[in-house]
Amino acid sequence: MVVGVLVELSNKNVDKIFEYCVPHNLIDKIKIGIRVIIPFGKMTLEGFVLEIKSEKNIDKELKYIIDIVDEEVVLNSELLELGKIIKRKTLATLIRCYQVMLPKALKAKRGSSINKKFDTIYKLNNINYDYDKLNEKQKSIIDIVKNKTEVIKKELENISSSSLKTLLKKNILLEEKKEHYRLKYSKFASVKMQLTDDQWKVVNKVINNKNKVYLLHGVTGSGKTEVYMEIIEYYLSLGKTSIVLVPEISLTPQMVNRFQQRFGDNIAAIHSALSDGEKYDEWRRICRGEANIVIGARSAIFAPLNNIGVIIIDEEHSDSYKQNDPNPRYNAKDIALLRGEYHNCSVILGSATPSLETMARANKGVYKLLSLTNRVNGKDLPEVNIVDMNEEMKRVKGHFSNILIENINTCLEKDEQIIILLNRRGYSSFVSCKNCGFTFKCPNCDITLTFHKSSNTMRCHYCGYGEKIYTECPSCKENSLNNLGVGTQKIEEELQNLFSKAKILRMDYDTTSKKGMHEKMIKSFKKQEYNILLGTQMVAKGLDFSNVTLVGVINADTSLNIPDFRSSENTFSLLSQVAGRSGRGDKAGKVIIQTFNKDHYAIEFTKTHNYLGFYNKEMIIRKQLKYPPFYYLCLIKISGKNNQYILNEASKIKRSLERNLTNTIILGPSTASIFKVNNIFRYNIILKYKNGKEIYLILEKILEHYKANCKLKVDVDFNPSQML
DNA sequence: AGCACGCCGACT
DNA sequence: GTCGGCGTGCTC
Repeated sequence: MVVGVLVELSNKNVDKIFEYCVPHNLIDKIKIGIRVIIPFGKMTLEGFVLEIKSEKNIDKELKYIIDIVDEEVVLNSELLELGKIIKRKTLATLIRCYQVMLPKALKAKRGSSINKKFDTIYKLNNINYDYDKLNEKQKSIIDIVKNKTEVIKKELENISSSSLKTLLKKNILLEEKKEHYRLKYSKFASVKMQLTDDQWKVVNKVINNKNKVYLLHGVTGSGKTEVYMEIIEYYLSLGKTSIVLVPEISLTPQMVNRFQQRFGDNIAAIHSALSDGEKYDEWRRICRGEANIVIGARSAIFAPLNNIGVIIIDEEHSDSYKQNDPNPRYNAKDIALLRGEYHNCSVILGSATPSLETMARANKGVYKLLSLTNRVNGKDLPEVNIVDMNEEMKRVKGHFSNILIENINTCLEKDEQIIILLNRRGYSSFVSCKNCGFTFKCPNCDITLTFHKSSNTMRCHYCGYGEKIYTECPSCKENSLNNLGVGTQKIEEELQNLFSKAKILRMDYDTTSKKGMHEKMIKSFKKQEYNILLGTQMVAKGLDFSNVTLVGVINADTSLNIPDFRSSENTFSLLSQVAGRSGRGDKAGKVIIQTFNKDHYAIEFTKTHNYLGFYNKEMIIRKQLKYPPFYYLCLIKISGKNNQYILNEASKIKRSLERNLTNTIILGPSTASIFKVNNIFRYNIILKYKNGKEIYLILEKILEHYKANCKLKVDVDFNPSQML
């Protein structure tokens, strides 16, 4: 027997199948999709069995497999096939495409130390014995085991370990090892909320019309989660499984609890707060069919479920579904569509502010559009007030406008809670006018220019355009240009000074990095142990506090000025989401947004909760500037230690692209936002295109050409979520 | 990833 | 003459 094995090394040179003989004692155990241990050169590695055949392909003597790693298949045929598609779409090595599907503990890798955990349990043996001849302690042990069929060692040892030994000796009790999972779910609970007519309509449309892709556009507070759960329950009743993807940031224990309260231990939750061992256990519960509903962040899209009935992607606009850094740079939404096709099941993309790409497809009829336009509490969306900080800065010193201060005071008096968002998305610095809010944009790309201290210039990270920095604002002629950036700590101080009696909870990367802190904070804010929740993006999404009646946004502009063509979309979406945290209970909510760009459409449309207005306006701009959803983008990242060499090679790559591509706009090479990291210089080339066929061909050639070159790295990111 | 091979400069 | 730099290529 000969098997084709993919080795664990992620290197283009070994991104192919190697053949091995199987020793006789392992022949029965070999299956496609298990891991094996193989000799490779002088190394001993793990690899995946991808092929089984009787004849070898090459003349050379083959080496023998050393051992198998898995008794059970870790990658089933669906996932093996899916990995090949991901490789084609991302140009990553095949091994990386498989590794990304598995929990860390299972990645083909030497010395993985995570194991199954066992309890020793005791069972009654089926032999005859005289109960009355036993002593009291022995009797009580038997009584316990009788009633429970199996009992954990510790429990019986607490009664009497010597009696336990005697019972074992007499063969009355049997000892057995039983695997136990690290996480515990309560066995069953079914907490159901009454759905509104609107919600029922959506549920019925989905379950009566299988195997479609839906966009569920529902305003904040419209009860999308309840709709998901109802649909999941329907498929559960048909014996089908479900995947729910949620952005990591909103995958709070509260969210998981909601699902658990409804579906008990039918769910498996996969998120970053789990240890590697816990993730491994959840993964195996899924494999064994012990969990039918998987709820998790991006990578949960690879859950090894069979017979999927529905795949739900909540907050579908979130860029967290795109994996940016380690290859493969995949998008969980694309994977959802592929798996949906394979399982012939429905895919639901849900959001209050759908991405332009998704809405455009819904408008074209590629996806079916479903809408929820009302909040479940029957209340209106909160009133949004825009504060012009250009005016306000003349009156106040700090970061808080008088209007916001007044409203916070009113709220505090009524004992209602407040969320303050400090918008700090990405923190690359840009130059803006303190007086009029003017910012510099690239004349070619409409992208905010990024400030480079070292050269005292402002540069565009798309095309490389640059200009010397000004001191005088070209718009208002004041000498008031400065570069922006405020921290949460500073705002917290200011807030505390303004409202000395208020209890403020600061939630940002620093205060939540410790395990469990995020959950703890949310819980204590919910219990109203604090008056004000102050934080970055993480306070904006998915949180449901019924006593919050005021949301304040300190600096709406920060995200507007990120050098990314999606900055308007991201800003509109962020502001709409955070506005949606206000007035979710029975009291009306209010939102106050401070900005230097009160006339910017991303801010104006937030005022009226007008998603479609924003969408239409933004689509016109995207069309003019040839951005998605009208064009696809591909980001080619070229990096290395020798700046001159890298720039030369980047230019060569560009010329080769120009020679080989038609109907493609090629930008760059331009310096990446973070141009130099650890003495590695980075350049970007951006492609805009409508048909990717020829792009894949030439990029494969380019990657092949540089695969053995250790002086320079070429990375490709199709449909990048961020252009930095 | 590791390791061998091979082709040039600076030493005992 | 030889030791060792690391660029290139191979691993079933």
